[in-house]
Amino acid sequence: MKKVRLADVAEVAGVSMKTVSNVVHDYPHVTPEMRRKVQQAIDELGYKPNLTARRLATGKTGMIALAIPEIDHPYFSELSRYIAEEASRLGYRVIVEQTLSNPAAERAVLNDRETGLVDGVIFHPVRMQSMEVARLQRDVPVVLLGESTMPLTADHVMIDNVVAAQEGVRHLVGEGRRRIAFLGVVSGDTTGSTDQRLLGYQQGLVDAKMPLDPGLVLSVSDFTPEESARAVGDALASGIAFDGLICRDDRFATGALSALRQAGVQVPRDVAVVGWDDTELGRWASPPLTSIAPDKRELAATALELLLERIGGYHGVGRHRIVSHALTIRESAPLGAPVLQPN
Amino acid sequence: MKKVRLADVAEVAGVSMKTVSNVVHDYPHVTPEMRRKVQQAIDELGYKPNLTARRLATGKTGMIALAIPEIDHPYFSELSRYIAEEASRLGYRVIVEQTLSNPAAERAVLNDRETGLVDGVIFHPVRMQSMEVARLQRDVPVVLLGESTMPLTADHVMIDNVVAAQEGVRHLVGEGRRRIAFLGVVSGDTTGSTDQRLLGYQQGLVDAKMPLDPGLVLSVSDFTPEESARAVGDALASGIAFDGLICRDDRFATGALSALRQAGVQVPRDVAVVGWDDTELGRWASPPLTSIAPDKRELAATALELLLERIGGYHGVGRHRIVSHALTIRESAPLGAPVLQPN
DNA sequence: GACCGAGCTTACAGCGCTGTAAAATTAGTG
DNA sequence: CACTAATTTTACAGCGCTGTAAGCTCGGTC
Repeated sequence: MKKVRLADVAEVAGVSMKTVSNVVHDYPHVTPEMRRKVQQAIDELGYKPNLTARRLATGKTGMIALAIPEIDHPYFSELSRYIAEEASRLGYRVIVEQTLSNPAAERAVLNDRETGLVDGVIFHPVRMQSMEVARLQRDVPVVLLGESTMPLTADHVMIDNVVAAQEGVRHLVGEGRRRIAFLGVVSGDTTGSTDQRLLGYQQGLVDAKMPLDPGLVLSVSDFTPEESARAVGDALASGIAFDGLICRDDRFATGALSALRQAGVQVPRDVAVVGWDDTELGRWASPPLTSIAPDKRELAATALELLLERIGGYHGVGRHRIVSHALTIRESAPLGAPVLQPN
Repeated sequence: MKKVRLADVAEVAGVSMKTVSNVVHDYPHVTPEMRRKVQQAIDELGYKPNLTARRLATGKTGMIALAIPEIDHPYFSELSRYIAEEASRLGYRVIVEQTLSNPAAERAVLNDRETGLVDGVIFHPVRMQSMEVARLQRDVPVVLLGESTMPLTADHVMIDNVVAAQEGVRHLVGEGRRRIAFLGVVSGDTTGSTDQRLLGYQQGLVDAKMPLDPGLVLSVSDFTPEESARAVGDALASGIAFDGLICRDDRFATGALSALRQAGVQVPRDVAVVGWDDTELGRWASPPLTSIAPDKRELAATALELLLERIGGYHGVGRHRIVSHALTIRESAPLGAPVLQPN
């Protein structure tokens, strides 16, 4: 089966290549008869346009890259899904780029465009610093995700982490919790996500006129549930007492649940747990996690909207968009749960 | 910042385009002096090759498509990760194509190649029938994943589901379970995965000289944990008794755990549960799931190996490769657990 | 010192499509 | 029916790169 080219169709239909091209693209100024003749030749030969050639001619690839640390992290895989769906609706296809939090891989992301692979990039950086993004980004259309401090040259979409964390604390306080811990400070984490969430946590305590106890801020040595479980286990073993726990993300919360269970601590009776990201992992944890839920659909739609504007030629200063979030209440920190020591 | 072309570099370096191209590609027969001169021009101008043009000239895209039903299903997101990593090692990039189990989307997958988008396709079909794959596939290099009955024209990678299910049953029997149920028949599921797993389950019971009770085969109305939970809840409510449960996948198992907990049934004491796919979701379920673990790394590596052979020109008959699996033992069906009624 | 072959380098024709501008056709007008 | 305006169709030059085949160098050989 030989490759069928536009020229072949043109020859069979007895018209010029450009007319065939016009038919393929549903260009309006084509007489019905022409259209019929050409369409017949297309069907007969089974013509499929060669996208690579089209791209070379137009300079548009119809693709965008989504660069995330790990595709199998529940938050990112769910986000990928929404971005892929939205992109597809807008006529774009998505290349998923796994950076594995590797600085070199992150830098490479911004090269994809220069190299003609994609029209734009949606990028959730983990290691890359603001300055570096600014330096490398130049004229590549980029929309950044996540909470790093971002350069003014790129667009940026995020939720209000500080407010969200405050809401989480307020919920726990409202349920009578008095010693609320924060889980998830990771050394070497340069993203700022954790910082903002921690900040909101502290602000929430201040709002509730509760003391800040540095001992209630728990560190984890790596971004895995295993390490999270270890951190919580260690804290319990060393006698740190808390009745509420806000976690940096659902994976950490999952590890925490495991450690609490191991230690015979009941959730939510003894400790109420709030996760972050509202992923399937948390939805089916035991007990199911109350979680701060970024509106992932809105996040995806907003990111694509901004990116397409940039691809379309917008060159203005970077825009910052806050998308909405909610607190999804489940059993790990329910409403109206009995508390051991209400006061 | 204007686009820098090969020709620009050639001009600055005072050599031909082809020589620049040779330097870019590390072609061996280039004198050191030439190479230096050209490299300097490349650095000076910041030249980046245009991949689209390269593709048009060579006919190779350096991309493969991975077509899966849902990117945020834990099994598929984990598999995607390994495929992306392995592909990257081999110099390929991956386009993840979400079919959402949509027949039209599945058919479109096989067009990607014809359209010059990718060099080959790794495809996990859900709706598409064997015959249809054979008809559409023609000369597109395709490697199929999953357990559908597959045409002889395409390569195929899977684990031995029948044997794996038998092993799951044997494990439960060895732990003293006597009424073992199977969860996960979904009406309209044409993939054959479930069939094979069910077959292995039945074979396992026969091996153990245990009766086959059709009432112990539980149907689920959709591929979600929610529906799985409902199915198990209904079964319990209608008085179906079982002390062991093999689930079609970890998501179903997760839903089952939830329903069992809801009903006050203890796992593993009252019912031992075995999942399938060994995903993070099951790893952090409560209790953590014993699960049949396909070797996803090997699966990814094998699929890519076969695909690259086809891309490289192999046109032989379809090959079937079985990759290894194991039974990962965790608390939901541990070794040496106390059983209510040992006999 | 003319000749040979191996090693380098070059010119140029595509790869398949689209944008542009010009050519051909049709419709409209007095 | 000639003439202009509007519409449809065409020819062709790129898009940026690579493969091919031919051309050039240069050290070695008799």
